[in-house]
Amino acid sequence: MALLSKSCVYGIRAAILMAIKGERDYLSIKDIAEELNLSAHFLTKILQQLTQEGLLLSHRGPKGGVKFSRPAREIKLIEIVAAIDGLELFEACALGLHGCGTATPCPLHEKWAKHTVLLRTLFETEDLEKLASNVGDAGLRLRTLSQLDILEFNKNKKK
Amino acid sequence: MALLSKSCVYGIRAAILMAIKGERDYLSIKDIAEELNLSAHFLTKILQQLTQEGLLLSHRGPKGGVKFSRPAREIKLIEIVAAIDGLELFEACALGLHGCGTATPCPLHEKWAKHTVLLRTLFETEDLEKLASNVGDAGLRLRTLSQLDILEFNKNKKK
DNA sequence: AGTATTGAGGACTCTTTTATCCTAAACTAA
DNA sequence: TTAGTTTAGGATAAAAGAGTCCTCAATACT
Repeated sequence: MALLSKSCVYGIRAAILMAIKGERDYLSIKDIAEELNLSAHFLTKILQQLTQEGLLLSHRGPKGGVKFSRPAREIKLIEIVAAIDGLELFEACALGLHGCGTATPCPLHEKWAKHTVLLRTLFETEDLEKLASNVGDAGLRLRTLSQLDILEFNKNKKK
Repeated sequence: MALLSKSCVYGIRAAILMAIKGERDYLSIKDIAEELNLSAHFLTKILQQLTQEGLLLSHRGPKGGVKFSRPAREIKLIEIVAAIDGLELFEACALGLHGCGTATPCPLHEKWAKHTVLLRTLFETEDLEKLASNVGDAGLRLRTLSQLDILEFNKNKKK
């Protein structure tokens, strides 16, 4: 199992790319999808969720697209996760037990509760501006690798 | 998204119950499933994975069932997770980026890498005997709640 | 006004996960 | 040896997640 759903990961990557591209103009979802090597249709669906949650503003027609409703500096990673995957990851019992809590804890409750605080803090601390600048500093790719890219990557790895 | 798949959670619950019940005799999967309020067929499939990984010994026929291949004290939570969900959770990039690593990190890489160490340590530290004794101490339920139980639970909550 | 562009949103398909059911094989006990 | 019990394992079904496609509404530009 991955920590986050694919939709959520795509949403995060798109948001980071948007933060890199600048916050002034509307960016077309099609362009974002192309840069990330994702299906534009699928990404549209995902970003719609962010728009509905009020994280993004959208605009139709030529010169349309999406942009942040607030400065990227103020948008925390957890907001994107909450909008797409929900907060279950940070709030639910690790063993999926209904009603697990301080009063009736599951055998893992205490340790896991401490851990979710850390996890949550991580996601509450990281904002899109910071993540975007990381990408610049490290010269990094957000792009989803195609099968061809993966072959290429593994070839270079061997050398 | 949950941290662990349902199969994995069921496997863990079953293992904890087995540790509570004692390690001497084979326990029938049907009995375990009944106590946990799970489908016996489904649980059988899951425990088969643990058997194939060598964590459990199984025995067919009357007086048959499953039991640990080693003392519960020596079986760590991470072994069950590894057998069912795999180690992706502890090893993969949080943004699902292929090839993310020290050399070419994703914007979250460093923070997330530190975090997975903690997460992994938690799962490597907890063993089934310890978890089982927690259940005894706290008077806890591992049982999956039925819809009826959930109604009951919420009713008591309101009071 | 007309046309091209872009997000919104519904319908649909494919895959994976979750769950059920059936038969076979191994085993116990009478 | 026969009957009953229990895991192994394949076939299948249901549900959720991932992804595609089509139409509509809003918009900009001519």
